[in-house]
Amino acid sequence: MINIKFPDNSVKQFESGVNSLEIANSISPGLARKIYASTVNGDVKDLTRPINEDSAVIFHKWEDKEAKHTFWHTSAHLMAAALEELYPGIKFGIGPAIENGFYYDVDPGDDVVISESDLPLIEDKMRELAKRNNKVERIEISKADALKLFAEKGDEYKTELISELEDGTISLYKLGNFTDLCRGPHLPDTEKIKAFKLLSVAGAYWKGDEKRKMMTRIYGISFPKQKLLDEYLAMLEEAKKRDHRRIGKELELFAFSQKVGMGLPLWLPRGAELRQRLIDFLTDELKRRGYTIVSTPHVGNVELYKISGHYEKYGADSFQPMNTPQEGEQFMLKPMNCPHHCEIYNATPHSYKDLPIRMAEFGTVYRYEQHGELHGLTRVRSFTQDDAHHFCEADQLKDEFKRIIDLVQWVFKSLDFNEYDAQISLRDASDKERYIGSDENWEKAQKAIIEASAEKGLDTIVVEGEAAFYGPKLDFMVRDAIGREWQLGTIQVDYNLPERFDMTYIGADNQKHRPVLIHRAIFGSLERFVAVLIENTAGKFPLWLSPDQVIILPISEKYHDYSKKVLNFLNNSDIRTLIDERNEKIGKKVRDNELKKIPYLLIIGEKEEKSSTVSVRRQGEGDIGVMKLEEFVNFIREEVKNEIG
RNA sequence: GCCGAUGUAGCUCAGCUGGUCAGAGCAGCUGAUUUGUAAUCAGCAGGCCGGGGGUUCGAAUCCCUUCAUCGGCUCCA
Repeated sequence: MINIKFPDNSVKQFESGVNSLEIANSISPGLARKIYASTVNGDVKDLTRPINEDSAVIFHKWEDKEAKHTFWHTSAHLMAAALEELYPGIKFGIGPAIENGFYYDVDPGDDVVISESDLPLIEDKMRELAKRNNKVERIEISKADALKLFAEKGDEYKTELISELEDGTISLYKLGNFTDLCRGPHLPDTEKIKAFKLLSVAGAYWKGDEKRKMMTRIYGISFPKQKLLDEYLAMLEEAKKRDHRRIGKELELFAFSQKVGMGLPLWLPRGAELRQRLIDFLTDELKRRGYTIVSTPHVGNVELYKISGHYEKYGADSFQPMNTPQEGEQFMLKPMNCPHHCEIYNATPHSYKDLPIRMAEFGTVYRYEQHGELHGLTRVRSFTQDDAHHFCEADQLKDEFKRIIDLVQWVFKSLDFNEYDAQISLRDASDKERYIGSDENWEKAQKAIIEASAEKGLDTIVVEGEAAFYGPKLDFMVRDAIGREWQLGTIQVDYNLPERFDMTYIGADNQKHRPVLIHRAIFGSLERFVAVLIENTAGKFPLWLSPDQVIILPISEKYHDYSKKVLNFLNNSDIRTLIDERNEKIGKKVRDNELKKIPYLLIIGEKEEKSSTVSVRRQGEGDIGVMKLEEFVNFIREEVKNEIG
């Protein structure tokens, strides 16, 4: 007999060799029906894996990511089984579960193309196989046998994978006639996979290596109930409506032109206004926080980027150098502002008393991104960074980091922007050669970042080996409407450029010292930030530009026209002038008292409320109430009167 | 750059296997209507069917090529 301990710390006894499914069944058949995997002593296992020793067992229902993971992994195998029947001779790469669903990388042979129009057929075959209620069997074999098995099948991908595994760790899973190399865990059978949809086909390099063969990746998702699938698909549809590319077009915020060139955004009047507001909003705050504003040209001599090292590393991927009438002289569109800012630093001598120097610029940069990479406003070839560089002493690093984190938090909070992840990227300690800068400095900087984040109450993920070669960093990431992750703000320590540009300051000891450089952006780029801002707020608020604040129009298609009418109404009312007057009058006071200059957010009636009213909320204070447009105008009038007396 | 798909009026799209196939709705314009929950009625205007080349008596429809876009991969200072 063995003891099985449950999450509530109760213990029950079972025969050795019992499996999780049997244990669950002994508690209640209802429970057994609802679980998809179990964690046994910390490892996620198949429900049918025998347990032979005293163990702690946790059952995973659909809500748990372990359950979904297992479910989708088995779904991937089901799809592979269907593919093997439909495409004889097809070879398989890897087929994991992902955050939402699963995929399988396959090689159907050189002359065979699987395209999206083939997906329904594959789904039919999957349905057919699922109905047969195939059991999923786990088989453990030796490395030699496994190699032999897949070599006979002629599957070079699997044999390559196996040859990298250690002997004794090899398990196969058999589903019907389909046997796959797999660590598991899996569902006991395919009966529970009731609803699935294959979503898309894409190319993917074998092992993610550009130089290796491109396989066909098929994405899908599955659920234990049709209703869940329907809801998921409906959610995807809704998400598509929030896509900033769609909203940007509909609301005439920005456009692209083939004639101007791909990836070069054109800001339409309304979008440009939004963009300018963001610049003004941030600039005001930067001045308050001890930044100086600088400005640098859009081109630079190629030599500049050779000194900075950017030319060597990124020159081939940039807009290529342009020649001038002067023989032998070449310029480049600036791919980053840093070298320019370094030269601003070097333009004047510095004492330790001047540090830290915080130099900010809304600098437009140009990068020749790969054709296939361009994506709306989130990945473009010309964009404006809200860039800044802090030059400081090593001991000031932590304090500067805290200041920057504080600024990021302030900006995001002010814009009602709550969902982001913060990631700290450290160097790979086992491969120190890859990085520039002394051991001591790296340790100091990494410690400073981690401590600063903790002290600012920032939840961070720490990832080793992701640091840039020139220093560790802290990035702020967000997801777009379709779930893709984008980097916005970034704070990076740099030991490289101060060396390359031979930057110095005179210390208290009257000796020359090397300053530390911190690169930093809050929005990342205005383009990307606007994109993410649109997608984050769309659906919640209508998008529009209020006199003094970003306002979001409702995304539900039905209301677009209505929103435009509201917009016109307000534009034609005297609100704009009123608020301008207000800001004019209290402008100086505001600055001194640090009063926030963020008046009103308008939310135009959402789906259910079929009304021509608007609900009004004041930023940071919540709802003020629902009112008609005329009332809203009067309300603002009163507010402004009270405020400016 | 790589794999797959798409490209028809400002927008969303219909035009199947080549021969009234240049269409619809919304937006726009003109006029009427003034009716409280975006969408009253009538009329008008809008497109070299992404660009180039080819097959054919004939192509939006088939083929090639190029550009752009979409979904991924790779990349991402």
